[in-house]
Amino acid sequence: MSVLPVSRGGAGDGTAPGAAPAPRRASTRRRLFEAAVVLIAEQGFSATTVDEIADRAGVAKGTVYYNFASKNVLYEELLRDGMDLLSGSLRRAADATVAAGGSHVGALDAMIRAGLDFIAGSPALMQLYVAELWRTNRTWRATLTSVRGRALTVVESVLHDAVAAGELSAELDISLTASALLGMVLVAALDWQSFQPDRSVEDVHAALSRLLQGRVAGGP
Amino acid sequence: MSVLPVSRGGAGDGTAPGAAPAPRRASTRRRLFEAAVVLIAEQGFSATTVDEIADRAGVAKGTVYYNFASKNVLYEELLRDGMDLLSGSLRRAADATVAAGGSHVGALDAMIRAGLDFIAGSPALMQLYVAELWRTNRTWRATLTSVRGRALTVVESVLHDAVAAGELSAELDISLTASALLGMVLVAALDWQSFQPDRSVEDVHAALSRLLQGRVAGGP
DNA sequence: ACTTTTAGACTGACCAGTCAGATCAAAGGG
DNA sequence: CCCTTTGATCTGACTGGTCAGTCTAAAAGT
Repeated sequence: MSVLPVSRGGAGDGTAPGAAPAPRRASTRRRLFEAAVVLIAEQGFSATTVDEIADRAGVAKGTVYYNFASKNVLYEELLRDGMDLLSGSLRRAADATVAAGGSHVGALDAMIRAGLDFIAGSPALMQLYVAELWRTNRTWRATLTSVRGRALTVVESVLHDAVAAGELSAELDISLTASALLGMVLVAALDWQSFQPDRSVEDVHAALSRLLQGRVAGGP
Repeated sequence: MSVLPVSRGGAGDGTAPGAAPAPRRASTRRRLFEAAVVLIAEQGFSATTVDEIADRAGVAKGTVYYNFASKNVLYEELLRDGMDLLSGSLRRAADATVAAGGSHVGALDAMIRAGLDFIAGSPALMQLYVAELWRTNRTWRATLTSVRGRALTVVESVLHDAVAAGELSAELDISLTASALLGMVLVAALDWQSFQPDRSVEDVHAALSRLLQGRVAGGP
């Protein structure tokens, strides 16, 4: 029996440094993530039992603890994993737009679309993110702050470039604006999924885009 | 001993139909609300125990159950109470602006300010609202849908008036825009409180106002 | 006189985390 | 080829603790 079956330090997805690409563990972990994200989004972290997660993933309870040090750790790694996907998706959307010769404002618009698509694809992840983000709770503060920072940085960098290119006013408060934009997309997307699922992505995108481009209260 | 010590039907704040304006109960209920909102915002609903709530309110556990049928009911009434305050505050801000001869877009701006002030005054309530709003969970679905609807209606009515007055384009998707605006304010305010508490309300208001008035990507 | 609060013991259910043993898959050995 | 070994992976009954909700008799408030 090994001393510590799971990742000991910080960043660990299961694959050991120089060893083989990890056998079934990866698959088991993935199934546990998938089960946990849905259940926790539905019921909340505390209300979701480890037994439920194990059941839904089709494994025994012990397996959960073989793969993750605790329920808390499972949640943290889940969060990190998922939010990294979102940040990556936003970044790619922005880069692609700029690479294709689009404006920086166009890149912002592309990020809105990418955000909507992402949330439409896996609303549960975003639900569990916003549900915990502003807790004064110490437990996951570090993890949450870190994933929030990574997503915000992407938006901020695009805003920064846009200002540098003269597309946006230099008076813009980049940090606050990035947070507001992210919030706008987040809430609109979750509201859309929960309360108006009949609307198309295009509708939602158009409404947000209009807001971004100042065609609500300012523009022509 | 009475059959059911607490409100039997739907809307009950403690004052019986024709009786006296309720003795100490009102005060006890208020203290329980105040204790619960802070604890639940910090830790989440499931992680907060009834004993903790009673302790913090300086009341015996039995008193909680004398005043509320269950932990769930306490939470629901808390939510309804608090969100009604927010809706009222938004409505008043809008009405005051229009009454003072301001534009409808000005009313929107005033609502943004009112929302920020409200959240700054009691961030806990809003934390617990967003933490539960998008849960697929059946338990409080009805309550949450209802309080969300009441707040959104206020924003939608102002948007509607603005369109009617020709201040905003008739192509505006009122429902989606209202949801996006509310989300923008909500997230910006919570982010401000949690991650940039050093910023002033004016800064945050200015950033959001700029977004609303199209001076981010569209304006002059 | 009637309502409201107290203090806290108690219960029955539920749950995170543990552990000793079962099972698997891969790499030899014959 | 089939058999054995080895370590990694998985299993599920079990433990110790926690918590919502109940109940009491008496005290306090109005």
